[in-house]
Amino acid sequence: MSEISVADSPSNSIAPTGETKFWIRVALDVPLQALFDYRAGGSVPVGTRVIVPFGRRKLVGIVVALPNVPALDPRQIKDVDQVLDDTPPMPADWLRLASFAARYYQRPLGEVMLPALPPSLRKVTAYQGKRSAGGPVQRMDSRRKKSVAAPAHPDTQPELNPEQAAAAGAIGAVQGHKTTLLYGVTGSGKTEVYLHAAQAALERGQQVLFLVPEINLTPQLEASLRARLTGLAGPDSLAVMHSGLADGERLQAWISIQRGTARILLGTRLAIFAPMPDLGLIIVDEEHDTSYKQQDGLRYSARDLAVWRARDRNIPVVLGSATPSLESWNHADRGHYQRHTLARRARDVELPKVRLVDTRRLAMKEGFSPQLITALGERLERGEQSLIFINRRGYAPVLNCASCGWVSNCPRCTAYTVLHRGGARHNHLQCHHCGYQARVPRACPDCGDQDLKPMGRGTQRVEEHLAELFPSARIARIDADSTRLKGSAAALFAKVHAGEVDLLVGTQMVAKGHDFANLGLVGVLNADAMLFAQDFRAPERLFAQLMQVAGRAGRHVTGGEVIIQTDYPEQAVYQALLEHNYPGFADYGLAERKAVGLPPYAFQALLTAEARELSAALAFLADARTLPAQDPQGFHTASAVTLYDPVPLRVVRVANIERAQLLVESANRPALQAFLAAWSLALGSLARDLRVRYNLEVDPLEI
DNA sequence: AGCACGCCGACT
DNA sequence: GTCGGCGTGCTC
Repeated sequence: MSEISVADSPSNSIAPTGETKFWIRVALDVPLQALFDYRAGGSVPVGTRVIVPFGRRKLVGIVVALPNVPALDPRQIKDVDQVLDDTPPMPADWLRLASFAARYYQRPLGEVMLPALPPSLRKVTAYQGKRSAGGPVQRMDSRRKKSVAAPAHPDTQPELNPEQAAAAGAIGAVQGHKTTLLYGVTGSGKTEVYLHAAQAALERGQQVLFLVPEINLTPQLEASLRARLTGLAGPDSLAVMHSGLADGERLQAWISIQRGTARILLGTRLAIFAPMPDLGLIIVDEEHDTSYKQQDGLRYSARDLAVWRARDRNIPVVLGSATPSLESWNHADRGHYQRHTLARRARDVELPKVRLVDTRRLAMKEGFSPQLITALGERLERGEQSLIFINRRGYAPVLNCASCGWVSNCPRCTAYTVLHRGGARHNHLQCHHCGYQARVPRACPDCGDQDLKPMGRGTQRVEEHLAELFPSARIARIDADSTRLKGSAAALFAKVHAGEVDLLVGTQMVAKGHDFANLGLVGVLNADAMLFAQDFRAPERLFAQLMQVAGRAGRHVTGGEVIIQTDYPEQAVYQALLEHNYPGFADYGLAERKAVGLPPYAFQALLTAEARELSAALAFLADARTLPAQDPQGFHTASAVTLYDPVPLRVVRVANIERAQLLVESANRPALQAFLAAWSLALGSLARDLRVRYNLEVDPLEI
């Protein structure tokens, strides 16, 4: 800008000499590795939200420092527009958490801080004018300890069994920080332990953060928290936070938790960024669940940040799972975490029996083995429900021409289009990557032959075959398609619970959370497809998923059974499942990882590039790979870091964008961190020059 | 990321 | 003759 711009700005920005200057350093949600200095009319505390001019627009930012000397010539510095005092400044521990996340995940501070706020607090036009949500918060109040009512005596409180009592006691006895890994088989009553630990924290006058993978799967958890804990701290003491909330509700939850009027926060991963002045305990349920990893924007792991936040605040954190991540299991093995095991099912119902059906030499009938068909028939006769689990929606994953070999490909992606049947839109082909839809051709587009056949099967086709096999059975299908309409998932689950369904077909949607009282049998189709995904964590995920889906069977029915059809029954995953042997599986998996130097024995980052042409993406990655050699000083830890060859993604093209990736690995986390810091500094301009979009992910879950 | 400036093609 | 395509440059 020319010097005229100074005259353009408001006259009060030209401060008379000698006047005291208040410089503020502000984090803004822009993809620039920089903070921005502004001039304030008075002292502004660190952590305050401000509205500032930025180029030709106005942005909400957060004051992160009060420099004595600005980073720029004072004449180039603009005045802050508005200091927002509608909420208290973000507390120091919140600022530390955000700074750590920014540093660790290699993102500008503002790109961490502002998206962590509820939408109303990061929009220029939103909350600050209105003061509707209970009026402006009084700053002094947030630190005030909420005096807790006399210890309640919830009469519904079940007795803890000795294992549960030991775990709850150990968590309660933690002084300062300690991570507890609560390893409890399905139905062993982890929730009871959480509730006891939470109750103890509330009684100490502390707040509790309770993280769950998906909020809609845990209405019963919310109900128990409400019933058992709000008696202690008041009816408004439970706040819920997840992305499905309306802006107003999200803001309300944020404010009540920041003020300290809410004492328990139940939320999904985003709740890890809630300001909690009296935070005294963090619980992460189903800690292995991949939903804790954000998959766009800042790719953080809420579980990992929970552990960091607990250590920073010197408070206990509990990670619970029936199938912990190998990372957490390894921490426990090495004594970094204290491990507590709940081996017994609380209700004294035995674990379901797992049976592997070797499908290599069997006459299969539309994907069903004779054994599975027989077992389904028996359950039907006994009036019990059965679940068929198949992690593939639609009718068939591809349409194929028998005479020339044509397959239904998506024109925009390197993927098949999936055949979907029936419904209002009739049969159609659909790409599960980009959403592309097409009519089903009557004849082969290549050779004109009319012999087009669906290959493989998904939930719709399974549902169809079940109807043929068991004409009198009542069948329901639960997948992303059958539950697209709002409320339809709840309605379908209600039918199952009401006993109006004999056979249930479902994808992973049915594996989580739901407790089907009358479910006796689970049949798993096509598990091998999950096993041979090109990812080293595939067996771990398969194990967790099958344990979870197996846990649906026989929760109340005795003689529950799980039948897994596989061509590879000798695989370690399946053998471990036979015995419900997670520890054995984990030991085996960790030994394997150690032998080949994979996480948790190595630390990884993944640089992904996207461009119209694969060659551009690959060229960017190739250049990125040579950056360390050009600057040995900047990359002084490069010798401890391995950069692999750039490779196209397995699904190269999605929606006409081609993608490639480069894996970075090191056995030394600080060395990797130092490397990434230098690297990410240089990647931005490289990407701009080559017109490539990129993403650097630290601790990727899928590679 | 926005947002604007800037210089070349198809429309009233 | 204008509307508009998206290249590139900047933001305290």
